Amino acid sequence: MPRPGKNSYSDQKPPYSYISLTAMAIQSSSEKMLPLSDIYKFIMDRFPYYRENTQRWQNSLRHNLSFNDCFIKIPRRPDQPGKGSFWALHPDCGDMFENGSFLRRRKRFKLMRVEHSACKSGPVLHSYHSHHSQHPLHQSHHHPSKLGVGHPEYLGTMGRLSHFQSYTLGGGQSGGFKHPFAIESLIGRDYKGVMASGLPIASVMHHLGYPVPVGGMVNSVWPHVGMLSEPVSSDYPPFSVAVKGLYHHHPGHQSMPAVPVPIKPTATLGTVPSLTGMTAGVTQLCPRSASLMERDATTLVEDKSGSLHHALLQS
DNA sequence: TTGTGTTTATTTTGGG
DNA sequence: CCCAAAATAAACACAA
Repeated sequence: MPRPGKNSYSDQKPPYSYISLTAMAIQSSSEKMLPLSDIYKFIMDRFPYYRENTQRWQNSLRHNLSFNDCFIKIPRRPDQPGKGSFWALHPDCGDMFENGSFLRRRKRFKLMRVEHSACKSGPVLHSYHSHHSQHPLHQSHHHPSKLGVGHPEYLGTMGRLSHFQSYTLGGGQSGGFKHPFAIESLIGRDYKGVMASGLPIASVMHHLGYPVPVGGMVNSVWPHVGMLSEPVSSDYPPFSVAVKGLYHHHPGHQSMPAVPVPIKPTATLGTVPSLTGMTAGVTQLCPRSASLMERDATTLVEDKSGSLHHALLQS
């Protein structure tokens, strides 16, 4: 190594944006969700660069979590210790780094927010599917915050993991792990509604008793996932595929997965007794979504402030 | 009080 | 060079 003193790039800024770092951290977890503190930890463990100026970058990181719709917050179950919520990736954010750059996304992933009070006048919603009934908002209080922010933003189609694959070590999960959400195919379109509930698909499925593909859900597609910088004394090493955190078996009984059931603040439940499976679960979380779920592709979403909205991904 | 979250404003930077 | 994405700052609300 033609590098004398400093044995590595360790003190240089990693070629990842906060968004990619965060996504990386989240994806590395078996549940696909992490509390803020663990995201910090993940980053610090792997990137020495971030062991300094913590105040600065952590503030930025938090800003990113709140600001970017690709991150969703999932409340802890009351019986789970710790502060703050869990953070997960929005199911529809797909592969945000298809372009091959972890520094910049092609386009931002933003959800269209519908103004509660003024949406009736049919805001122009480019969606990949026409209609979507305007539900009169009810009950839930709304926050003025992010409403009306109609950024032209990306997405709609699931990213395909293209590029990342190359970072994965051949062996391991031969199946080639795409995106955790690829699993959507396993449950059909209902996933959208489910996702709207804020639950990571893996968790939902596990929770509902669906078999969660081991290996598939575990591996990471990120270069640094599963790799600690500490032990490796140097450079950005080639990637290592330390698949960790095996998915705990689901020997039937195992009550709750280590997954918190999102209890939406606004979800004054709608006691719909007969729905089954996913639908039922979602229904409990957000009554209104149940009916909408039936409708084709309307993406139901909840905004960062907790209220539920129909949301369409702009393109 | 600290750790979390949100939000607004401003500046920097990656890429076309 | 231009634009949008990302980074940085900072004010402020909130809960444990």
